[in-house]
Parts: sequence; C-alpha cells; structure tokens
Amino acid sequence: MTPLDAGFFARDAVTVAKALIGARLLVEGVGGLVVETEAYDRDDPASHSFGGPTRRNASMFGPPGRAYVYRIYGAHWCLNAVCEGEPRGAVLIRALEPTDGLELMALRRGTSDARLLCSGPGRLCQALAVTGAEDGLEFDRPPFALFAAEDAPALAIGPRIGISKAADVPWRFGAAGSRFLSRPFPKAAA
DNA sequence: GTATGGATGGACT
DNA sequence: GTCCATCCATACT
Repeated sequence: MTPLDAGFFARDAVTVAKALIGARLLVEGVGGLVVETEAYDRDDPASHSFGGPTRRNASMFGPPGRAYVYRIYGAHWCLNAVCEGEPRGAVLIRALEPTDGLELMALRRGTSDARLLCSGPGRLCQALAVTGAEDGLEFDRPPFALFAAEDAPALAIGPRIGISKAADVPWRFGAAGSRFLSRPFPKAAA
C-alpha cells in the first residue's frame, strides 16, 4: 500500500475528493475504504472557509493535508481533509466500507450491521472515534493512516447532501454501486 | 420501501 | 435567537 502524504492534498478539493475514493483510511488501525466524499472548494458559499477564519474553522486556514473536524447539530462530528486553495478547500469524508477493526466499530456504534457502521459522516466519526481531539492533525501521521486506492472504482457523481447553499453543484463523489454509501446517487455509475 | 420530525449543543450574528 | 456538511425512531404507503 502506498501512503498518501501532504502532497496528495496540495490540489483543489474536487480533484482530491475524486482521488480519495477507494483510498484506505485508518484511525488507530480502525477504518476502511473511502466510498463517499464531498468537495468544498475555494469561493464555495457552502464551505466553512467561505466566511473567513473563526474559532471553529481554524484548521481550514492552515496547511493542506490536515484534518478539519467539527461538531454538527450538537451531537455529531464530521471529518474533513484540508486541501489547497485560497481560501482553503476541504473534502468531507462521508462514508467508508469497513475493513479493519469491525468489532471495535460495532461496539462504538452499538450495532453489528456493517452497513450502519460508517455510512455517513457522523457515523464514521463515531465508529473511528474521531472527535475534536483530532482536529488539525496530519493525515500522514498517527493516529491517522491513509493509503492510495489500489483499484480506482468507477465514480458516481451527484449533488451534495444536507446543504442549502450551492446545493446544485455536483461535488459529491462515490464508489459506484457500493453498498456502504450514506445515500444512493441519483443516477447510475459513470 | 419512503417520509417526517425531534434531539442536540456549539458557533456565530 | 438562529443556523446548521446529521442521525434515529416512528409512522405511514
């Protein structure tokens, strides 16, 4: 497996979001294959960096290749990878196909249904025990481990989920036909 | 199978 | 006071 370093993220968010599909992401040895991402690019009204630096989004104004973790709806964490751009872009990791540490994930999630372990940004953070403590950490150093896709899956493309601004931009990417997506894509694989 | 609504709490205006 | 890059349980068709 080929580790991904900061150079991998020194590109625009859309490019990185596509390239991450099929990559293996582990946190403390627990994780799986990335099957769903969303890009939040520079000058994107839906991006947290759009309004300038604040306490929450400080990691989005640092170097690419680091995690940006924030809390949403008071109860869930969301994991992003900071990319290039001015202001910075980011890629939201939305779903994994669990491959490593299934038992620990099941324990943390309270279910043994593999399809419910990491199929959603909040779910995968719970399964991998990602919290605000991981905000700002580099993806190529522990507790993170990230490896390039060995076989690049066919990409499914669609609009992003759960946002109100720029909701029409097709910047959601997924592994076509995966059973571990947070939601199906509008159309078949491309 | 889909639809809907509540929980939840920090960040921001 | 308002806004969320969500999840889950419940109530339907």
